[in-house]
Amino acid sequence: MLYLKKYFTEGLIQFTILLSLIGVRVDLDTYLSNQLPPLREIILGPSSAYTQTQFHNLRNTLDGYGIHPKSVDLDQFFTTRRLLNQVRQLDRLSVPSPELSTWLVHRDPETVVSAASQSSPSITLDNGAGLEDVNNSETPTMRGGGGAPESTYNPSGEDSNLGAVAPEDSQEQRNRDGNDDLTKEDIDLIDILWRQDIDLGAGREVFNYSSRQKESEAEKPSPEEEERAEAQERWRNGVNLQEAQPVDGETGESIPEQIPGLGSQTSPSLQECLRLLEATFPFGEESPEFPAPVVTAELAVANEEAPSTSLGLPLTPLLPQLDLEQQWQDIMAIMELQEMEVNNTSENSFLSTTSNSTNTSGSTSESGSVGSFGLTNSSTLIHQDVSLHQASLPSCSQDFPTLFNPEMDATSTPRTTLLRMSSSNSSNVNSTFGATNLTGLFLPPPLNSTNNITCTPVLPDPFSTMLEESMLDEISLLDLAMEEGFNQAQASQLEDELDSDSGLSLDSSHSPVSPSSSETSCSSAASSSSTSATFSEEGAVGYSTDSESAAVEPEEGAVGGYQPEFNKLCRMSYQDPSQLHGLPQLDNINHNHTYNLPLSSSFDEHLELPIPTGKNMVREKQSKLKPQQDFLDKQSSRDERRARAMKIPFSNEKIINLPVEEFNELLSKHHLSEAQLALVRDIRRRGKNKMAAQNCRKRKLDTIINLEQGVHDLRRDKARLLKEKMEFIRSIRQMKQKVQSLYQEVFTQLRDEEGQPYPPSEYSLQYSADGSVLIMPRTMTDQQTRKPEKKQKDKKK
DNA sequence: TCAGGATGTCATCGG
DNA sequence: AACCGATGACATCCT
Repeated sequence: MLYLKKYFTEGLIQFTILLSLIGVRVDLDTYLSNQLPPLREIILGPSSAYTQTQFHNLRNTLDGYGIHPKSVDLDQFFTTRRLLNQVRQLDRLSVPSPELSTWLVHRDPETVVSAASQSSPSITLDNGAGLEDVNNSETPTMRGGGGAPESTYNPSGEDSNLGAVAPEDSQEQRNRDGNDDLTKEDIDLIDILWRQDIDLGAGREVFNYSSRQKESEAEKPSPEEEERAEAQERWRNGVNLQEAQPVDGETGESIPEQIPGLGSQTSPSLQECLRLLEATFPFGEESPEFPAPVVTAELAVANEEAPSTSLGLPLTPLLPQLDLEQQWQDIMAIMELQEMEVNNTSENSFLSTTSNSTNTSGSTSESGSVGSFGLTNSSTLIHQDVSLHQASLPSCSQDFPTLFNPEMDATSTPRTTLLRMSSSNSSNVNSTFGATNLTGLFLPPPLNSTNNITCTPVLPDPFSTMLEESMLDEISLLDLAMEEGFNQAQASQLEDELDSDSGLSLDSSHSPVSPSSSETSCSSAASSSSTSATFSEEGAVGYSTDSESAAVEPEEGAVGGYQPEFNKLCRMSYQDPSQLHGLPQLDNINHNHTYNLPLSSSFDEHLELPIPTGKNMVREKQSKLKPQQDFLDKQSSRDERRARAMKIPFSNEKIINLPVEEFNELLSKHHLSEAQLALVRDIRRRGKNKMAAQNCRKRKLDTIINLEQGVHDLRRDKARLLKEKMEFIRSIRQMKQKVQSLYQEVFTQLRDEEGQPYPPSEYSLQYSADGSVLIMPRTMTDQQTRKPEKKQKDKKK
């Protein structure tokens, strides 16, 4: 019976929304007002207590006193208006996911098969399987199509996959096309399968339709765009299907052994990390049209295209993924380890890895380079990246000796020894270029030793060692890079370039939980709620004037826009508990508290119940009542029951939401006893406080979410800076090598008056400020350089 | 039965 | 002073 009711309800809601989409006036009141109060909340929200209803505005515009709050006309008006407003909001790109979740009503059993849903990004608040979920969404495989998913990762298997996937795609298309023809039995069957999946940890929320999907459906783009959008949609569907759970397309059973893909809506950093994981720990996947996951085996450039182009729209970041921080840390550790490994084994590999970042910009570079961190397990990646690097960067690493200044080589024992030797030879290495502005950045080779001119090649490459240290001490090395001539302009420029990727990445200022985004989309929700004040029959209707709501906005900015999201989350909590499975904080939100449920009976009934004394409500609940009375009591809150018992002649919503003047006026109209007056005031106080508490909790939650998002963003920035630092170090090293080669070339060609070469131990090249190069005895250069150093030290002091 | 989360309620504070 | 919102603390309910 419950199933019947549920399906009827859901179907009704879908039909209603469909009618709203085509502009047909919807009459839900028959269903909303009487027998299915939960349905009302499904559509209108869990409780009007969660919405800051613009009560004053309502009265001003509609003469609320003329229409009883529980009037069917009023409900009809607001219901249709609200639905239409929500429909209109669907074409907003920045509609935050919690708001989208309102459209869970589209969640059909059919959508499971078709996977025609876009998971609400923000719902990915993380969860136990956060990493898997993320992985899922990035893997546009078509497991729902019915094909047996591959269990192993095949970097070079795109072609075969493409061929094998096509039928799956059509299969999926058929499934989607056939959704409308599903019978009740089909729905039940699908639901059963669904439940199995849900029991295995997948939530239904992932099957939500998205506004973008609707948008793509509604816009009817040109054939090419349509085809592309369709492909994107399929891709997204595949993503969502996976994100929900790995489901066998034929049986609908979960495939727990599969490692899902990464969500496209996740942050780039996560994506790249999970790409790394893909490369490191291969897993089966099939990608017919969007090779995003497969791209791991392709060039990094192509790797980026998948998320960006296939998504079509810049996805706003998700709500924080709670466990992802830990996963991120783990991934970073893996990256570091692997990168060190690569550095130790293949210099070219490292260079190619980092060079990708220079060739691409934004998140593409980031993901691309990071994606190739899994080189140890993907030779294909290595070669391709190497070729990429060779095409763009001069080779320099292996053929050329690497020279570092003492600071850089502090961990390199041979280098340190060598430098000490050079220093002992009455010439300071730094003094060689001490007078130049290249000091410190381009340190000359230890030419002072006659035998050391070409000795550097035998030295072990200290770079890898240094990189290891750099990984261990990021900040100090970053500072070191700065000290080595990395000017602020370059850094900022590079910063900007790398920041350009935040369009698709998590940006704290544009996060879904950030004030900006939530304001844009939620303000609409707030405005809609302000005009479509939904009267909760319980009476917990928020009221506020427009000025009040306007005053709330800055506060939203301060706390992260809690107000709109509050509505959304709370609405979600009463729509379908199953959709909250992916949201750990809200997993248990589906309680059946009846406080906010509408009154099913008017006060005219005057049920003669004993006056509850507040503390004995539980006993009162358990007291023997007539079934009808029991039902009514279950439908109403305590205060409603109290009000009924005390024969309060007006509704609780009026008691709670009327302005104080009108509330007093209302009290004066009716001659109430002291007990009644006390009860009315208590009801008002409790009702207001209930809403306040809900707001407060929502604000807390949003604050936590924002903080988590901030932490996530900071981690992402840290990873990005670390990568930048490595690039800088690499470029510095290249420049050093160039300078060294030029220095040696010039120096060896110099001849004195007798035609003899200058001994490097006695002479060195000195760069002057005007750009000329002089050859000077080292004793002189030492004297010259020591003085400026002292002066600089004095200046520093 | 217990734990944990959601929610309601009270007391209190500050605007 | 009254009103109201915010919030900590506690109780209750539910899963």
